[in-house]
Amino acid sequence: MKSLFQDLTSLLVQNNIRPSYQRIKILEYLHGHHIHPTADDIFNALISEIPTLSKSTVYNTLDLFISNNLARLLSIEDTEARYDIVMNNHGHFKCVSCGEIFNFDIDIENTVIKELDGFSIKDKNVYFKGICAKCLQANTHE
Amino acid sequence: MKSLFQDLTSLLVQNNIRPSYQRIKILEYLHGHHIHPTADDIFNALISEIPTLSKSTVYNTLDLFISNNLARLLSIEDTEARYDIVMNNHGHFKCVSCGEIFNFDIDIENTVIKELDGFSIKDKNVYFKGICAKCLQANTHE
DNA sequence: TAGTAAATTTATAATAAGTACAATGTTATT
DNA sequence: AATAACATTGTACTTATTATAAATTTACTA
Ligand SMILES: [Mn+2]
Ligand SMILES: [Mn+2]
Ligand SMILES: [Zn+2]
Ligand SMILES: [Zn+2]
Repeated sequence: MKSLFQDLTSLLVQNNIRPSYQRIKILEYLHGHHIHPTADDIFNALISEIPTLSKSTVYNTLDLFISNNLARLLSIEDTEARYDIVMNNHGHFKCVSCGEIFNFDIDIENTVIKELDGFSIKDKNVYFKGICAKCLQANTHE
Repeated sequence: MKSLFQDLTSLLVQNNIRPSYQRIKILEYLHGHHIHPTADDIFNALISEIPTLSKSTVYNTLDLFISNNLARLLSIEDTEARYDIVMNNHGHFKCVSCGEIFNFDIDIENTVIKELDGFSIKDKNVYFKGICAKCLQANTHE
């Protein structure tokens, strides 16, 4: 019986990425926290367990994961980069009140855009913004 | 017969925005250049005509336009904010080779997302990335 | 297994977009 | 004309990300 640590190690090796401790821990964090964290979130979550961890390593590792299609970058705001390990296509809703980013299903993969005929599409993102149900309710109780 | 300058002045007045020279010129630029410019693009385009122009004014004015729904912010990259005066819903494709941002029609307005039931959606963005037809052809000639 | 090369991590400095703020200039109101 | 409100400007500041080089770890080889 394999541990998660071992599974993630295999995943890295399969992608020709050396399974360093830092890389496995960052990957493990992304797998365990589908909250679309920032690089800073990841750094702060791991710094107690890896006291020597550098933010450069977090950025380098995330770039590495992205270029190997193990993670994707969300640019829902131009002020902060967020990362998502869930690679199947889905949309994102950011609540401007609480900041949480929600996932939702949307079929954009099979939509044909005739204006983009002859274009090579590598990445499709659907970003919504607004106020989530929880925050809407909280406001009515004011 | 009204001039464009007069039309844009009226548009600002209708939105309770004082039609200062700077504001009209920035609005005029956005109307004349549907290239999804950065704040810096706008500043550089206008600085010769308005030598005293400040980047603060460009940022302030763009924020003002956005909060009055006269323009929208595109966060297709987390590294640069881009602005669009075309307010009807449409998608954006960014060519990672030449950097151009193309518009395309997509009907996202009437799509019901059941996971977002009870959410207040204020803004919908569809961002694609890839390589445009022109750049693809240029590459084959290498 | 010692030595060397390659890869990775780390710390620090540099970059640059955007924001905050106070001073200056302009417009409207009395 | 005096005053208040509004808008613009320049400067300083913040902060996420990138660049760079040194230090560390790992892989490879004699
Ligand atoms: Mn997601
Ligand atoms: Mn557009
Ligand atoms: Zn919320
Ligand atoms: Zn192109």
